[in-house]
Amino acid sequence: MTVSEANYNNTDAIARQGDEARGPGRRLHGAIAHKLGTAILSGKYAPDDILSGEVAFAEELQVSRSAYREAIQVLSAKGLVASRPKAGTRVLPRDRWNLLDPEVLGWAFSGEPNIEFVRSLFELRAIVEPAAARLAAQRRDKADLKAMKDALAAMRRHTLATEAGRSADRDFHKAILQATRNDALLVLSASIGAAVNWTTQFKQRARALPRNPIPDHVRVYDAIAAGDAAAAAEAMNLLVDLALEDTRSSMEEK
Amino acid sequence: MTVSEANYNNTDAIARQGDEARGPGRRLHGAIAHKLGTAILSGKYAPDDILSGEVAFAEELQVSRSAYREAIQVLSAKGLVASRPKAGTRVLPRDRWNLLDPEVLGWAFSGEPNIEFVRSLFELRAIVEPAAARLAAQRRDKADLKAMKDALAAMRRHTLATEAGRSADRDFHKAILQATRNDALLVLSASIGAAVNWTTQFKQRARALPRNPIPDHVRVYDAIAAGDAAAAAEAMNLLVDLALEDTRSSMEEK
DNA sequence: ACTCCCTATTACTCCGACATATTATCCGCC
DNA sequence: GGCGGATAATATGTCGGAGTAATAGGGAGT
Repeated sequence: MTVSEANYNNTDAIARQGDEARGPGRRLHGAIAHKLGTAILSGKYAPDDILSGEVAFAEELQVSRSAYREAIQVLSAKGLVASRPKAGTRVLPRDRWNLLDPEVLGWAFSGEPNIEFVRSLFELRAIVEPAAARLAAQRRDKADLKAMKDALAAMRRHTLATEAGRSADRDFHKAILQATRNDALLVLSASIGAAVNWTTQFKQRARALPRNPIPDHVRVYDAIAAGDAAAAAEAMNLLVDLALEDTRSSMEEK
Repeated sequence: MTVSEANYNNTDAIARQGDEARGPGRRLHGAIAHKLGTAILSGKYAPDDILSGEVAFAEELQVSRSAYREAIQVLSAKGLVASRPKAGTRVLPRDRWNLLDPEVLGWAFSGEPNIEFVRSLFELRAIVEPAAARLAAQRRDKADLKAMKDALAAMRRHTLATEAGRSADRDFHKAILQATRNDALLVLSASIGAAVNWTTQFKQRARALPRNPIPDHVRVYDAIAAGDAAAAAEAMNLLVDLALEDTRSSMEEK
């Protein structure tokens, strides 16, 4: 078998194993990173564990060392692992993980999400989003309000059972954060949005939508449109509380 | 010149250019990532710009394509760039950047930091840290209090002019976030800690320490130790406000 | 028991070739 | 003349192997 024939035959091995390993537009090293990332997040590799050497592991995965190394660089950039010559590649302690990275968050939710971690995320939402709504009420302009209104309309049209509906939900929250004129808050939107998306899917999985989420969102919108900072914060606080309640009950029932 | 002789001669080219490009423990691809990362954060490459091709750019930097590619994977993992076959590697829009990543934060502050962005970060601190202090006051145990006390003592000993002192400052804030028993908040500690560190250095650079930060910190500690949630939040709020004031004035004077 | 050095192991870097995906072009067709 | 699908060009993606540098961990020496 010549080199040319050997090339890329191995991609099949990765492509067919598991859920979303490899598709068009998804690179091989990305698939490896996904595979290892979920393995680490799920606890298959515990902190301080040492991964097998490059050559051995790459061979086991049936990919070249380049692809494997690039995947490790990705994990390293997200704080999941660190590698040094002679010492090997070891999984870092959990507090070094960049859990707010959208991709890492996705890996965390691709298995059975830790219920304690979900609680943490909602607690963070309960801190950040009401404050963001307060700022948004003070700083929003017409374009911001239009974006929120459009997102609300789309939510009504599609419901949270569809991907389009969940996307509209994210857009609504993102529009609020955008109205705060705060880059740091906006970045959290990507993370929180991803988390909301995962937990929303969880709610749907467990049982039919138990409660219409539209009124909560409308209350927030109205307060922001009216420029009432205190009411906006209060309304958003309620929204997050209700969402947490729904998620908690659906996870416990399961 | 044989292959062996050619290898690694090129590292000198990177090693000697600039401040913290390459040292022991710092890998080549890390240096490249640092270089490109700061270039992007400083605006040298604007969003939607397309970087020169791998071969050309790698040659320009005098590194191999592998090292360059691994650097790009890092940047890609942090949401700064994305590359597709034939289309090239392009800088992503700013709202895709993972600005809360500690490394990205460092790149943002390695040049002239955008004053608007600094304001955003302090606004985020003003939202998160008082809430964290409130939770910490409710959930802290003896070990948490000891960690805070030790950090305070170290701050007193070294002052913020030294790296040891700034490290103690970070430890203090980290201990508070740790006491919240919230993983998501804890992750922010790395980001916020980095931000605090950079801005503190800025304050020092501009002029001698204008104000003794210890009393502010002690107030926070006392409230947390007493389990007084409201007072803890209030004290932390004040601390962040004062820090912002110091930073703002020192940046404007400069 | 402690420090220093030395060696073996491991990641790091380089190289050159080939595969693949996407874009741009061009041609034929309507 | 405009439009759609084959086609070619090009940059990224993947591969395998060879050589280099850094460091952990043990061994020699004090």
